[in-house]
Order: sequence, then structure tokens, then C-alpha cells
Amino acid sequence: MMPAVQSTRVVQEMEAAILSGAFKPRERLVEMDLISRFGVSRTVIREALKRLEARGLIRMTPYRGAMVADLSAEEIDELYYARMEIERIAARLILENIHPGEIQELKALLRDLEGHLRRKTPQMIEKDLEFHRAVYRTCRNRYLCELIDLLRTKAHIVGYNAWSFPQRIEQSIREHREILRAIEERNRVRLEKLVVKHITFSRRSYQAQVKGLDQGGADSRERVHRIIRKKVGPGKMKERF
Amino acid sequence: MMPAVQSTRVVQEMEAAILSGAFKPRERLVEMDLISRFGVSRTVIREALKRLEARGLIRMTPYRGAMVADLSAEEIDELYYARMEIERIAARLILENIHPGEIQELKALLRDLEGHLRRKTPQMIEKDLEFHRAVYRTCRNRYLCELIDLLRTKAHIVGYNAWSFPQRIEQSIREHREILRAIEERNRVRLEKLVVKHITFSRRSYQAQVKGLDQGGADSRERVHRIIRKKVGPGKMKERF
DNA sequence: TCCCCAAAAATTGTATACATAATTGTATTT
DNA sequence: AAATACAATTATGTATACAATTTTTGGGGA
Repeated sequence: MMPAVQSTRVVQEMEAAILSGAFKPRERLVEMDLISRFGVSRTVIREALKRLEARGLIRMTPYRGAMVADLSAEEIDELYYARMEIERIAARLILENIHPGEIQELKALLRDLEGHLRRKTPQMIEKDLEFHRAVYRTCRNRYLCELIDLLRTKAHIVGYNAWSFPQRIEQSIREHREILRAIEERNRVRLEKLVVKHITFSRRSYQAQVKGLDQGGADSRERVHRIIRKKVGPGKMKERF
Repeated sequence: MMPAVQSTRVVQEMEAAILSGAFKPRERLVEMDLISRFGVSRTVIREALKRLEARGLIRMTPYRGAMVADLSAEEIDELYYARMEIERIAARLILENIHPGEIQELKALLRDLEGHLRRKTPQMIEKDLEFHRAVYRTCRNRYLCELIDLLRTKAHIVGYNAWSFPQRIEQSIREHREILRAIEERNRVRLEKLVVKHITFSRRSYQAQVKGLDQGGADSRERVHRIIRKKVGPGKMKERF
């Protein structure tokens, strides 16, 4: 067994907090607060922050600290476009490389996921990521898997409550089942179409959401600053970006 | 101007060292050595190592330290496949989104790169990455750019001296020019074909190289240890440095 | 009232010391 | 001589103290 390393746990918990919406986009992450929250030293916190930054979940600026990443409407467009194209490639590879037994495993995972989605458990998001990871792993290209995972995770930052609408959940479940069926039947054209459709739908609900949130999540302190500057003239505020 | 942060410099220098082959695949990176080499504290070194790990340039194991990443033949295959497909997607977008002025900028960058390649300067690799980054940036999708950059960088870990053959350099230069021409003429079919060809060739030289290196780069200390222990038993092996 | 400046507070970057796990060296046993 | 156990060494994980930078605060002058 590998020895426990505290930053691992902190990274996991912080990631869960970001993806579940406990930490909202643009929220400032002050190291001292995190210390008391997680009960570890600053060293550990800083390590965790660096890892999260590298995965694109937070953004750090020297001497100014970390904040949860936020995605503009354009970024979301680009993100979903990239995801669509790359997942389409992976889908093709899945049909070439999946083993028969793996399809059964995926079905079991899907049943588990459906339970969590319907009951809206806290691990819902993790389970969703886990299911999709298992699906894409069968393409047998670890780099495609890694990249898809990066993009999917990032999409969840802003999409934490896209599933608050029950009909979206049911639709998502149906789509998952259809995708598995297409894999089982080795129907390439249909599979690619379903993947694109699945991503398009989730993109749409995320887009709607980010618009509804007035484009900026929790704090929006920076924007306030800029507005003040414009109205009052060039005060003594050092350039913030 | 942003304040200097030492880990940034260390990351850059270590990345350059890895990509240029000064640090070879599988080489162990001991924090104390790096301290004296870069003249900073362990805190800074560890921060740099975490960042490099997140980008896939090194591998870290708890309580066992860091080593330069190494890629198996299968991994290289997967890496190049992913690169090929994703760069093909980017190529399509470039033709849709590039501005006329940008083509001229790319030509200037290419002339610069050619000089470095022909004279085999130390910054050769950085210049090569820079040129390709500039090309792909014109696709106007920051996620595709980011992913391509990740994959290209990783490919360079093992490919640090793929350009030791002069004919490969000249061929590379020719291919770059042809690609720019295809962009200028908005010839999509030809461009995609050239991109795939470019990547295929560089893959081939990397593959040849990794085979020649007996699959494991410089030191291979661990494997040696295991073999000797098995044959001679636990003898006394002095540190090698 | 508004702006500017300087000092204080808050926050992050860096260095160092201590804690813990892994590795190596050596003695003991068989 | 080989294998094992255990001490000594090495290297990494963690905590804390100090330095550098930013942000806030409060008073003086126009």
C-alpha cells in the first residue's frame, strides 16, 4: 500500500468541492482559510493548489492568490467543440478495440450511475465522470482518454447544477443507454451521431446556465473594480490584468 | 510587470533540460541535487517538480522521488495517433479562421526557426515549439491548442536528438514550407495530408530512436539493480555519482 | 468631497527545521 | 557464503518562521 500523502486528499476534496459547486467559479481561495478547513499546513495547501491549477480547475496569479476557474461563453463554445471532435475520434476507436466482456461491465456501471442520478446523491458527479472514463478507456489510447478527461472535468466547473432539471437527468440516462446499445451493435455512424448529440445537449444546458448566472459566479469583485474605475476615472488602482 | 517567481524560471530551465536531453528519460531527479544546481530552496524545487509532473514531463512516487518520464513504444504509438487526429482537426479550423496578416507573421517565424535548425542552436527545440504554437493558435480554439501543445511537448521528451540527422532537418524545413503554402492556398485536403505526413515522419524517427536506446534512456539504474540482485544477490552497490 | 500618499494589514513567496518513510550498510545467524 | 534483521543513512513529506508583494486604511491637502 502506498503511504498516504495529505495533498492527495486535499486535491480530491477541493476538486469535489469545485465540481459540486461548493466552491463557485471566480471564488477566491485564500490559503489561510483552506488551512483551517482541511486541517493541514500551508505547504500541503499550496501543493494541492498547484496541482489544481495544472488541471485547469483554478487560476493562480503571483502574489494575488488562487480563484476557481471561470469560463466565458466563448471558452465554453471552444471547450465543447474540442470535446465533440475528440470524443468522436475515441468513439471510432472504441468500436475497433472494445472487448465483449467490457460491454457488460459498462452496463453494470451505468445501472449504478442511474441510481445516483435519480437520487441526486453527492457522489453523482464523480460517478458520472467514472462511467464516462470507463467507456473511453476501452478505446485503448491513454492520451485520448487523458485529454477527454481534462475537458470533461473542466466542463463540470461551470455545469455543477445543470442536472437540477429532472428532465435533463432522464434524458441523459436515455442517451447513455442508446450509446451503449450502439457500441454493442457496432454501429459506427449511429454511435458518432449519439456522442455528438449527447455533448451538444449538455453544452446547451451549461450555456443556458452560465448566461443565467450573469456570466460570473460568486464574488465578481474584479468586475466591480473595473466598473468603478470607468466611472470615477483612473484612480490609484494598479492594473489588475 | 509581473513579479518574478523563482519556480517559473526553474520550471522553464528544467523543461529545457529535459527536452534537450540534458536530463534523460528515467533519470532520477533528487531534490538536493537540484537545489545546488539551481540555487534555490527545496520549496521552490518541489513546486517546480509538481508542475512538471502535471504536464507529464516527469513522474513522481510518494517518498521515492521524481524521475524524467519515459515512453514505451506503445505509448509513443498512442501519443502520435492522438496528435495526428487532433492536429488534423485543428488544421481544418485554421483554414476557416486564420487572418491574412497572420500568414506573413508565420512566414517570418519560419525563417527564424530555419536559421536555428540549420545552426543547431540550443534554443532549437524551443523555437520549434514556438513556431508550431503560433501556427495552431490561428485555429482560434484555445483548448485544441493546449492539448496539442501537451502532446507535442511530451513527444519531445524522447525525441530530443531526432534531429541529429541533417537530412531530417532539411526535410522538416521543406514540410513546414509546404504546410504554410497549403494554408495560404486554402487547400484543405492537401493541408490535412501534409500534417499527417509531417507527424508520421517525426514519429518514425522517434520510434527508431527509442528502439536504438534499448527502450530505457540514460541510466536505467533500477533495472540494473534488479538484475544484479537476482544474479549475484544483494551485493554492495556504491552510488554512481 | 475627492484625490493622493504613506503606513498598516493581509496575503503570498521563500527558506529552513523537523517528521516520516525508504534505502543502504553491517552484523548476526544459519 | 547466503539470508535475515536491524541500525545508519538518505530522501522525501510536513510544519513553521521569515521576506516580499499586494491590498486596505486613514489622514492631509487641494
